[in-house]
Amino acid sequence: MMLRDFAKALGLSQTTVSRGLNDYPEVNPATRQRIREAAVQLGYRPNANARRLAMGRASAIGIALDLNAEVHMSEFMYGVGKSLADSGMDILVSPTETALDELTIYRRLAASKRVDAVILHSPYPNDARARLLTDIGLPFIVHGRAETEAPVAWLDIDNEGAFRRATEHLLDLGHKRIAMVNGPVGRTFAEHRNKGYRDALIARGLRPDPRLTVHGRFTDEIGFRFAQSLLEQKAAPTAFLAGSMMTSLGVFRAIRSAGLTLGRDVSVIAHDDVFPFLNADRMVPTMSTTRSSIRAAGTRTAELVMQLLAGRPASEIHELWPVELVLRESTGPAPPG
Amino acid sequence: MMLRDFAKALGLSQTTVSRGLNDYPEVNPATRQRIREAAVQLGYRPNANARRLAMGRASAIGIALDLNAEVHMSEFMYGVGKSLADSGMDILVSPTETALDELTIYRRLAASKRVDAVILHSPYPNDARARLLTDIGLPFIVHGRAETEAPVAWLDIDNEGAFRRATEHLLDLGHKRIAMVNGPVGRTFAEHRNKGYRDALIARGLRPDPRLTVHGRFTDEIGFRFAQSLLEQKAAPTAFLAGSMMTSLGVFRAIRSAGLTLGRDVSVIAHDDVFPFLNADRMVPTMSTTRSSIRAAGTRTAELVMQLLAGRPASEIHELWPVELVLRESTGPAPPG
DNA sequence: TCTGGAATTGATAGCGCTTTCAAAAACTCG
DNA sequence: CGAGTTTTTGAAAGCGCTATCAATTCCAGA
Repeated sequence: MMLRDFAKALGLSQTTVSRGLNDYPEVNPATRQRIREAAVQLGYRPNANARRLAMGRASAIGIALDLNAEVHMSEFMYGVGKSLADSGMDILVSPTETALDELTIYRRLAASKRVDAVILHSPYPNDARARLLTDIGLPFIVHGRAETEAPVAWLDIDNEGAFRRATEHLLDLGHKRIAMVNGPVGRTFAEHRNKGYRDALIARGLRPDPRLTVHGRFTDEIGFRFAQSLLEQKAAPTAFLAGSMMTSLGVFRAIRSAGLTLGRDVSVIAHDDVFPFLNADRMVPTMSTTRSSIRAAGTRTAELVMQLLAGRPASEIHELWPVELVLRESTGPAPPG
Repeated sequence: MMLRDFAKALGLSQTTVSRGLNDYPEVNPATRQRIREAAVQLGYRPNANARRLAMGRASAIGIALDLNAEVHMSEFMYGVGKSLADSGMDILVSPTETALDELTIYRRLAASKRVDAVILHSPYPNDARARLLTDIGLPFIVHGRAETEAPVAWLDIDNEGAFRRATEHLLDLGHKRIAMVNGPVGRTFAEHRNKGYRDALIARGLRPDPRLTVHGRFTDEIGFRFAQSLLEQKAAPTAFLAGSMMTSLGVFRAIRSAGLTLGRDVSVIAHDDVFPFLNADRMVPTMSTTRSSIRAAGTRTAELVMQLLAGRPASEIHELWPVELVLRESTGPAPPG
């Protein structure tokens, strides 16, 4: 069934039916009602591609699925999708391995007009992808923060504040040697976290020890290896900050396998993106976290994309979300001595 | 730049250029070469939506992103995307919460001709979604197995065989009480795993104890709770099968927090979908697993979708992948007594 | 009853491709 | 060298919508 048939069945012109379905104000309310009901009744839905061509819009937004951040991406995408579900916007996913890949992908998407906008993830402070998108005029919003010459729309969480507070809290508990399992080096969020961590230490007159920080992907393994090697040294840290629940699991194991007790001998605060499969407050012991829902961020980002497409200037679209510090059992006073 | 301009720039008709780019045989090889180069040179790419409309194909396949299986889905999607990247096919992702949701989504996708096919996940033996898709004539391929009246294309891993072998191996090691953290009840793969597990026990004259099995989502928590409650009983199991690495992490923790040693007091075999962030052979101790790459499955599934769309009958598209049993340190002989 | 403006509805021209059908060009070979 | 093929290229008609502009209907006010 297509518009022609559907209109004929209703005894109306295609024009009126199209307008009726697309909320044009000039169509008689009674007529619109009739059209609406008939559409449901007869199961008519406009051909998306014809619509896209006629309107010159792709009605889709693109997301690059980065091999290194899949877990986060699916949760984020879920949030995006929930928000876009009723708007007729599609989510188009393209896998990438490298940042270079990603540039090519964006070029393609733009040239073939497959998406109206894209969402950029885990940016670098001065991000080549952001520059490219600006150059080719493909609207985008950054999940995280990037600073190019042209204004960039972004939504980010307060990574710096989160890690500052977490560090301060550990310092308050008497911890002096605090280790940090950070994210991949160079990414804005990792730098921000680093800054929060260092600033907190310095504010208390402590000098950050580079040996107490590691950068890398959010894998269980990296947390384990790092924590294990530190814990077997004489001046072992008494507390850890972990950039993700994933790395914190590794830290957990290292603590246990060193014969230490989590929350007593060693404290841990992890950043929690609120994954459905890994619940900080149901672990044993329960986990102290800096918490911010990545899914909620996805939902909001999608809304911002719509605003961007509706004409709101990118320079006005900036949202910095606070991050909760949730204290549970994995943190405790520094052990004496 | 659009076809008209591009063709004009080349001094050719739109027809010839279109044919040149789409590998029509009748175009002069020299001309095709020239068109190809100019396209790269001038950065011309056909408008995807015009193309779709003209060809009557959506050039996209749909994937429902299930809240309960996100982690698996992103990895799978990555595989799909890798395989589809050069075919011009897009991946369209829609989030779902419930199976009901999913029916609505498929109806929409079909009616608005947004996708040429969809990939169905974690099916039930007689799956309502599969029936719907058959009814509305939207081609699909099942990742897993479903048995509807109409023939269904599927790609599945040998869950039954995998769990039978894993169970047999534990039995060989002398384990008598083997617990199992299975997936959500009712899903085909969970049933298959159950069958493999039970058959292995029965073949050795053991009666499966229902108290030793739990069904649920693949969360860390479920593994922990289940293992913990079992381990504190007198006739505690000496071995666990875990349906995913996620649940196995929970089982690990429970074993440790019970003061037992993994691989000595208690053995564990987990199913490993080969996630980039969780590596069975780098854990400590290293993890014995039934292993099958979900990403590879995605890649192959995408190929099969293309075959299906090319006209290969669904009844011919069935692939059952063997699953490796990889023995590492988390399994050992049953403790005496 | 008639008129003019507001409220509705229609006819039709694209949107940027692919593809059918026809035409032109390039070969074959007697 | 020209008729008959075979290659190669073009003109133009859709694909199924939206949107412009024109036509119709409706209704208040004179």
